[in-house]
Amino acid sequence: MRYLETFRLIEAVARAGSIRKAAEDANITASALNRRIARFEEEFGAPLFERLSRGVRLNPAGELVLRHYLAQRSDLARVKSQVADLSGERRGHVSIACSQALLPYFLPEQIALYRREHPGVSFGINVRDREAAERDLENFASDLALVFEPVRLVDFEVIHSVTQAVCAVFSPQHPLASRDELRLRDCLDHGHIAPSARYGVRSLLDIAAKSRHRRVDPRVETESFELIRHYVLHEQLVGFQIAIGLRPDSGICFRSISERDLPRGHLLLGQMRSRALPVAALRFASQLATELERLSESEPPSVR
Amino acid sequence: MRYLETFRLIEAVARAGSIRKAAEDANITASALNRRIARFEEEFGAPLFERLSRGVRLNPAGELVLRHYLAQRSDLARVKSQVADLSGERRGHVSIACSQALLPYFLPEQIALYRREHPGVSFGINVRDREAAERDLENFASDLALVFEPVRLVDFEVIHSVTQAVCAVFSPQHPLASRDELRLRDCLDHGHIAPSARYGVRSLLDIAAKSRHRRVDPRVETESFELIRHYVLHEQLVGFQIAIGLRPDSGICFRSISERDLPRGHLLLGQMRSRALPVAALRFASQLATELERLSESEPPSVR
DNA sequence: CCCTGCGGTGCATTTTTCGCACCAGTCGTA
DNA sequence: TACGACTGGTGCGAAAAATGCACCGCAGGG
Repeated sequence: MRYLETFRLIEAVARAGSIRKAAEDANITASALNRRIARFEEEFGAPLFERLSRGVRLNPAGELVLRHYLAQRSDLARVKSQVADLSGERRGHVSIACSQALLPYFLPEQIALYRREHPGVSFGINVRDREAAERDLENFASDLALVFEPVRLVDFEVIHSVTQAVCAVFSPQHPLASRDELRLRDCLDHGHIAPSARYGVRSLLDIAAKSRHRRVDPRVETESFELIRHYVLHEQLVGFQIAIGLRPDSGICFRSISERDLPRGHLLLGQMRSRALPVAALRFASQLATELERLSESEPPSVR
Repeated sequence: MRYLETFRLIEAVARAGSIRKAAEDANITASALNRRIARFEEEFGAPLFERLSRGVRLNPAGELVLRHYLAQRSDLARVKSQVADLSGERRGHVSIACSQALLPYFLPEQIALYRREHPGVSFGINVRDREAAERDLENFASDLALVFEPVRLVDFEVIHSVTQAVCAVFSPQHPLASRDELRLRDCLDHGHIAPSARYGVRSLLDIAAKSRHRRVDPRVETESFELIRHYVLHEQLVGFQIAIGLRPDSGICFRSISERDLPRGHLLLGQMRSRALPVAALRFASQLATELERLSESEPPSVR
């Protein structure tokens, strides 16, 4: 939409931190861009940028305007998607910010399932830690977020919520593989590999350990749950991950940690608060909610 | 904002039902307007208007686009108001769709009270029956609605709710003026003047009467509650109105109808669902909520 | 000190938009 | 039936807006 060009350029300038850089990226001259912004500021009635000696930066008014633009853009996308829908095309795009645990099984299956019914709908999957996922929603960079134990929850509107047990993962040769019920102390007594503090799994572990005057003290710490799953096959360490990212077939052994020690965490499906989603995102969200519910019902009985 | 010009013109065309008429209103030639719309439709990817032999009319896609524009415009107003607010100007505008009963006392007092604190804030008061008030919210024509017994309540987000008794009004010479408790049958047995069916007061009366196998059968029927209040001084009829629009000083006599016969109705303060209000509207709404609450607490005890 | 990179400005040029004149179609009516 | 009064759509030259180029003043760093 051509009429949003000025906003696009303002966003580019805000990102680049400099009019000249943004102009170069946009293949126009700096003077043109400069004028455009000056005109907009005049019409709007207030400057959007602070002029610094080495560039420009959005002022609070500019932040508000940029935010307004992002909301506009996403709402326009929703309108287009609805129009396409009512002309029978059933096209659209869904972007999801999700935690790593959803990558191996759940999301691929769900997306494939959805696309079998609606081949015109394309998907974008953004892997994010829980804070970045929330930021993605706020910036309208993702339509949906599927996050384990999100932190702030301002502007995060919960669409559906299920609980997930934290599991210990290890190789079949690990001493714990023969154990029946797994207590937290069993895991902490063995050498372990853990995700870094940004992740919900680690945060739950830290809290539970602290209340028992223990510490999570990993031999290996990483951001990648995929690495955790593979590493335990090479060294006898205990890894941690939530149940939805684990299946019995993959050659590794896992068992949920007793809920007496470690409460189940929350896997939340959410969107930007009070935003109207495109039809495709809405339908996919409702499929996800159904499937999450089904999945949590089929689990072994536990505190929900 | 110049970049919204095309949307403004689309709205004008939709209202006028004809490109030429809209062009004349907008002081441009029809050809220019025609091209503008054609360009927009091409860029948007779908036509917005049905071409009829005597003009044009929005198609469903056009309806969606127009609605998007209204939402965008109101959000821009909110942004501007916030920017003005953070630069310390404390300006703004609040538009209210309200029932007639709020006109004589409540709203004037509330607006004056608010404007004493914020002289920069201007007001627009749109008198609407309950259906039109809801339509006003949906079209972003009013920020707030203060309505007695609204009907549909889709897209109507309730900010605050108080109950109101329906009162009978009559001249001090009327036989009922000496009565202590007023039953519905007393009113219906006398000649009465009533608002038309669009209004909440009438609808409550009709329902209560019907369940007692009686009928509201007014000698005079009107849309104007002001006329009702004045008419009862000229002929011995019983009028009806909710309590908030009545004060003891005005030379007419009123008494609430026994709640055994007529349940209290709901006076609702609301806004368009999941819309971000400008700061001024938000503050004024919160003042209204407080005052409505105070007012309903100071009333004689009754079912709430 | 000069050199580089920044935002801002005057002016000619290009792109976009607009106004005028006109066409084709439809509908009501004389 | 024919004609006038509408409608939306189009070709083309004029007006307006946006842009590119060359340049200015300024601040910071080697």
